Amino acid sequence: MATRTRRSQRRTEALSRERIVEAAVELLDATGEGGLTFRALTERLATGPGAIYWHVANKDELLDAATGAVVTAALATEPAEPPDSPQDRIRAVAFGLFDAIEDHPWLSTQLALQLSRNPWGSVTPGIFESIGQQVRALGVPEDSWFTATSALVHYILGAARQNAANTASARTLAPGVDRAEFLDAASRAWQELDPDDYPFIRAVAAQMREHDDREQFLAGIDLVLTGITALHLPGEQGRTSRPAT
Amino acid sequence: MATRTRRSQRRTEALSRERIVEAAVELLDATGEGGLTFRALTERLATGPGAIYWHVANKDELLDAATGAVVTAALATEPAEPPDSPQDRIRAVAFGLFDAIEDHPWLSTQLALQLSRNPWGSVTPGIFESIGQQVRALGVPEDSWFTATSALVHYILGAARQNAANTASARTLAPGVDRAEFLDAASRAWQELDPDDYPFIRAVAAQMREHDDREQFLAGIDLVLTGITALHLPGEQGRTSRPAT
DNA sequence: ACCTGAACACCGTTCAAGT
DNA sequence: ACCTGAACACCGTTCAAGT
Repeated sequence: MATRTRRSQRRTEALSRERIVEAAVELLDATGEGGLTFRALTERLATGPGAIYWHVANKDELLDAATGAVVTAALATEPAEPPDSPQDRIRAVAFGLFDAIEDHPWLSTQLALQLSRNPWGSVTPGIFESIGQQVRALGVPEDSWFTATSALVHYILGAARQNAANTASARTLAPGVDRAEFLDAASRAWQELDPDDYPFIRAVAAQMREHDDREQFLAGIDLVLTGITALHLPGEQGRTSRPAT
Repeated sequence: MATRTRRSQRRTEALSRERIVEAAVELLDATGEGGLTFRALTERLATGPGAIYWHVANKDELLDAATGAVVTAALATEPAEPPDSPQDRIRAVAFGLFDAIEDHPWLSTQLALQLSRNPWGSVTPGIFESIGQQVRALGVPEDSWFTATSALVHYILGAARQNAANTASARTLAPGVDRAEFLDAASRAWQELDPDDYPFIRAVAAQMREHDDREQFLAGIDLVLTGITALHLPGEQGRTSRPAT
């Protein structure tokens, strides 16, 4: 937590849209969704609200810009071991987003809001583009590009959101409690659901307790990749498989 | 728009949690996310805020209850032609949610928020349960239930949200503009993106203009179903196929 | 062109008081 | 037990005024 304490001292750098967005991200990371207010932002930047409105139209635009900055950084990060197939490149993009959403829990909500509010703004196309290019590289026929890319993107964002929510719930429940303890408690809670109404959830609860979340996430991606391969590339069934872990 | 105008006249029925949730849904449908305020709600119910707080803890709980009511109704609706395979039952549940989200655009945002805020509340388990039961009925091995169900649920909610966002954007852009005109305009906008940064989106833009959204949605579900079948039911490749439309 | 900061309209929530 | 409605703290946004 080595945040530079520039609290109420005079600002030295001139204000800029970049500085404002940077401060918004820091504030969101430190205090969550509810912590980003123009009051908190003006204090952190040592200005008045009018100064912020000179650079940014309103709060929604600021949130979109913060979301865009973090997603762009996540998509630009090079993976540790360079992927050498479209499948591996898709997995790399997916884990980049997965990690970004875990590091910035507010991101999953904002991505969902932006997909609803302004689906073809700037952030979502970036994600569709980087996945879609690999779908194309797989050799999927053109009239299936949209379906295949949508299936991948929606799975990635949905599963990453659910994972972040689990991590966040663990933290909120009790600061000392870690992820494993939380999943344990949650798993017990599901097993106490009415067996007549929730037979499936009860049955699946046991698995949840001991699952590895990154492995689970990867299994889902491979499931969708298998669907794409089987449906659109009938000759290459075996290509999706990875060495067993 | 034949809403009963009970505006400021004296309330006859006693207040109840049910009446409040019903009014909240009506208000959300009529005026959108921003339209649901305690002020508007008290006027519609001819009471004071304290009366509402007697039945409901706070606004988040009210939104969760409204979301739950609509989702429960959607899941309980019987499909027109009774499905006779797990695949068809999954498609029926998916279209129930698709239609509910299209009828209540605020629903997609609320589902996303609830998945982030309180992932194992009451609404999400209901959706997981109804999909999961059919995944089990497919014969998927138990250790893949969670992966397969997650992939389906995340695709369904993500694609339905995107569809609702397209419809909503069309309405917001201009009341007279319909979906087709909006997609046309959006498609043109994508084709003007920088070809170096967005080659895929540009290429896919043309398809978007003439796609049928329900067919597109179905294609994605079948893609995931194919993945489930190919990965977990190696003996039954052919079972997923439907008669060509 | 860029910034200041008081002021405005509106929001969720509380609570003493009523029935 | 259930409801009333004034009051509170806080929010996003505006705007006349300064430099």
